[in-house]
Amino acid sequence: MNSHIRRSMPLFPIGIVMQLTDLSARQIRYYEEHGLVSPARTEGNRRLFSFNDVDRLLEIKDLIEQGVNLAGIKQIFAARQQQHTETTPSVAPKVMKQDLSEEELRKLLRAELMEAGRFNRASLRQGDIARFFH
Amino acid sequence: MNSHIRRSMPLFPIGIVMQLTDLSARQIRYYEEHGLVSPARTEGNRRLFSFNDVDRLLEIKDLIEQGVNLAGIKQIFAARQQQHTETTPSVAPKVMKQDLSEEELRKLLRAELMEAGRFNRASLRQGDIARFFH
DNA sequence: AAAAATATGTGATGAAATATAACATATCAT
DNA sequence: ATGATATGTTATATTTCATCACATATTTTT
Repeated sequence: MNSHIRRSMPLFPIGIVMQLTDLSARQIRYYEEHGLVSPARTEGNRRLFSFNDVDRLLEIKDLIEQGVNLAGIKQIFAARQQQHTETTPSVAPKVMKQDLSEEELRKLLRAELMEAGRFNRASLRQGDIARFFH
Repeated sequence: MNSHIRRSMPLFPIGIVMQLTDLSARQIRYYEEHGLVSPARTEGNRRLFSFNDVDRLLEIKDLIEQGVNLAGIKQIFAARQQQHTETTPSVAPKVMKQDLSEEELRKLLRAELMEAGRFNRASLRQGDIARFFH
């Protein structure tokens, strides 16, 4: 299961994320400043958000609308994270992936897409990037 | 099935598409100039590509690598389009959607996401934008 | 109540990403 | 050899985004 690669691939500039989440740039940056999201950066220092990042922002927005303040949200995320590490059968504490450069991530995805695409593409049917973000 | 909405939502700036497809900006713009892709535009006239657009570009790249020239690709796409309309049981030739503004598209998606997210988000599990791009 | 902290808006300034256009060039077909 | 195709390269303008500083409304704390 490498869906987590697809989901953590930096894809969206802040402008799109604003529209997707209905949050202001100020808010998004502020949340980042407080460690609630950690978007990647381009070489030129522009933020690039992944699906996971956008997800996270939607959760933050939700919680804020329910009156939770940033400190609270931080705790909630921390708790979830902890529960995760507890629950997770840490079988192979080897070299957890995760430390792939954005470049590598994209190459990986592209490889996947190309490969998978051959079927449809060869037979001239419509291609399918989107399908792979299940 | 409104996956086509998700797939046709303008999301990516050209820089990301370049990395996703390994095409140069020049190439991408040239293909657009010849009607092989039609990315949306921001208010400020910047191109915004959808999953479908990226898919299309990957197909174009594939065909070009196989020696097909742009005229050929155009024909191939046209043929596919025609076959589609032939095959398609055009039951309801009513007001085919498709003519939604980008704004509306995003609002729709956001609505979907928010709604669907409530389940997981409420129980504090990880959200799920990516899942909706199946 | 006054002061401090939180969360966000707004504006200035600079840099990065992208747009268009023009010209160069390599490859291919005629 | 000539012309068309496809792409690279460079110049210039515009848009989008980054950071920072200051303003402000709301809570929280003292």
